[in-house]
Order: sequence, then C-alpha cells, then structure tokens
Amino acid sequence: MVSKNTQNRIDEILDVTEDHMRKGGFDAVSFRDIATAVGIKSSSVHYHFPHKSDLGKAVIERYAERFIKSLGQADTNAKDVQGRIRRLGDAYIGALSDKGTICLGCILGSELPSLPEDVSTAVQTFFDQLLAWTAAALGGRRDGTERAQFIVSSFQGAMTLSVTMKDPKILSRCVERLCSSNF
Amino acid sequence: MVSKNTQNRIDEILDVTEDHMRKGGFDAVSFRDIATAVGIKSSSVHYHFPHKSDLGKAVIERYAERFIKSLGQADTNAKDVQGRIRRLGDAYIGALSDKGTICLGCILGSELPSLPEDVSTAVQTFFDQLLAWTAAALGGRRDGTERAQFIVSSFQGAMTLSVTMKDPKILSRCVERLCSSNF
DNA sequence: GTCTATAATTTGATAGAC
DNA sequence: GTCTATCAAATTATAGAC
Repeated sequence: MVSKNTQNRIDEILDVTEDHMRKGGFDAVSFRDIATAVGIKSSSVHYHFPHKSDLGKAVIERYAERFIKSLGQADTNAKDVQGRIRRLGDAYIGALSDKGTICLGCILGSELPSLPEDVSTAVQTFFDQLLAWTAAALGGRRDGTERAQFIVSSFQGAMTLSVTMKDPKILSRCVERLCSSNF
Repeated sequence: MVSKNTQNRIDEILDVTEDHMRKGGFDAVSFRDIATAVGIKSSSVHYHFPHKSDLGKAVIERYAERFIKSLGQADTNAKDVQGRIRRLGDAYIGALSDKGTICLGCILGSELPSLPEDVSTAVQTFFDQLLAWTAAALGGRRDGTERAQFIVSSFQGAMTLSVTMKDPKILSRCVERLCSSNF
C-alpha cells in the first residue's frame, strides 16, 4: 500500500467511520473494520487517531462543521423566516437521502450517557450550534430558543422514524408541515 | 446464590438489560454486565436467553406491551382527542423521568440498520402498534396515519434532545405545544 | 436454575521495523 | 505513514457438574 496524502487519508477514515457510526452508533465502529474498509491496517488507523474517542470526536466535529456550513447565513431579521427553516429541513432531507442513514448527531445524542466524555461534549457542542443557528433564523423572537428546540427536535425525530419505518416521506412531510406553519 | 422464581429472575434480567440498553443501545449490553448487576453468572443469563438477540427481542417486546397498555383505550370517536394525545405525551414524559433515559424504541430505532433481524423486526412492530394507537386516538381522520407519524416522531425527537441537552423541559414543552394545537 | 471452566472471537491499544 | 507482531481484556457462547 502506497502512502497517501495525510489529509486525504484522514478524510477517508472519517468517511468510513461516519458511515458505520450512522448505521449503528459509537460501539458499532471498530478499528479493524474501519481499516479494512479503507484498505490499511488497524495500527495505521491508530497512528492518525490514537484512541477511539479521538476518532469519535473528530467525526462529529467534522460533521458539525459541514452541516452548519450547509445551512448558510442565518440573518437575524424577520424576513423570509420560512425560507431559512426550509433550508434547515432540506439539510435534514439531504442528510437522510445522502446515505439512507440517520443524522450523526441524532444517533450519538441518543447514546449520550454511554459515550466517552470528549465525544459527548462534541455532540452537545453540535446541538448548541444548531440550536443557535435555528434561533437566529427565526428572526430574534422572544422565545426563539424554545421554538428552535421544537423545530430541530421534530426534524430529528421525523428523520429517525423515517429510518425506522423505511419511509423517507415521514421526514419530508414533517418539513412541509413545519414550514407552512407560523412557528 | 439461592434460586429464584423463574419469572422474577427473567424480569430482573430484563429490567437491567432495558436500563443498559436505554443508556447506550444494543451494543452497550453485555452478558457479564447484566449478570453482575443481577447478582448471577453470565452463563445463567444464557440459560434464560441463549443468544443476545433473544435478550434484545424480549426487552423490546416487554417494553412495547407495557408502553401501549399504559396508553389505555384509543376510542375511535372525535371526542376528547386532545385528552388522548396528552396521555401519549404523558407516557413519554413518564418514560423520561422514569430513568432519565430515552425511550427504548427511540434508541433501538436509531440503530435499526445494525440490529439483528429479530430485534429490528420487534422494534418495527412496536412502532406499528404505537402509530396505530395514535391514529385511532385522533378519531379516524382521513390523514390520521400521517398526523400520527408527525406527533409520535415529534415526541421522540423532543425526548432525545431532552436527554442530549439534559433539559426535560424540551419534551414537556413539546407535549404542551402539540396538545394545544388542532393537529 | 446456577455454577465452574473454557473455547473462540473480537476489540482497543502498543512496540518496533521499514 | 504503514506494516508485522503481539498483548491484555472483553465478548458471545457452550459443556458439564451440582
């Protein structure tokens, strides 16, 4: 096996890890499985990520950055609130159709009490950012935080039920319903 | 260790298993941990549940029966729809405050793609029953199934976010919001 | 029904050569 | 950066005694 550019290899490892983790959670990931999927040995994975928690932390942090960035600017003004919430909904729909698997934050959030501390902290940071974006997107209402919690949790739940019932329409109808409400 | 009545022992095992599973999912459960918590040896757990999937299947089936039964009758008439949906919401609030952990269906639903087939089938059966109850509770509307999916998934998502953010109010406000809507 | 003992496999992790 | 080799621990599971 020829050496590869470090950043590419790291991304490859994180791609495969994210894949496995979104299917079965943190414990569904093993160094050997990841290594095999990437085409290297497990000791080489340890070279990049010494401990499993390093791997978990890196994959959720990368996911958070990508997801939040995909939402674009959450301009804090009253105009086009529905458009911005639809962007959020579309991001969830995209994440689902992407791989047919649940949002990474969703599955790791479910397992939070059993995760290593670095990882659970990173998961909570993801949700802090996501809720802050959503509250801002709602245009600075008084109860923006609570509305944001309702919207985000509804999308997450609908996404999870979509995977459980193997029916992506559950999520898309949820997005439709919330976007055509006045929040 | 003195022998115990079989049914009691089985319930003890399922209690502990449910506990562990609600904290970290299917993979967070090990025969040794369960045995230790119950006060027996792992081989004795295997006597009651030969394979791990037997344990998983039994725990979700028991959970489903208890949860659905706690909802009471879902009389199919237009009266008191809000009262019935509030019963459903209260069941979720109860499940959360019960152990401070997520609903078992919720966490196993998230991991569905990686579960043994018996277990994933049992999880889907749980949701089939829950959605059927909710659709009936909505009083036989035309789009009852879709409304039921929205309500159940919103409760599930709010429960999960409550655990993730360590704020039970996220769920209780979600219940309040949906109960005071006209569905 | 529970125990001891043990097998077979998997897992996270490290040392050291190239 | 990747490899070989290896380890200690944990895991699912079974056989057979009591």
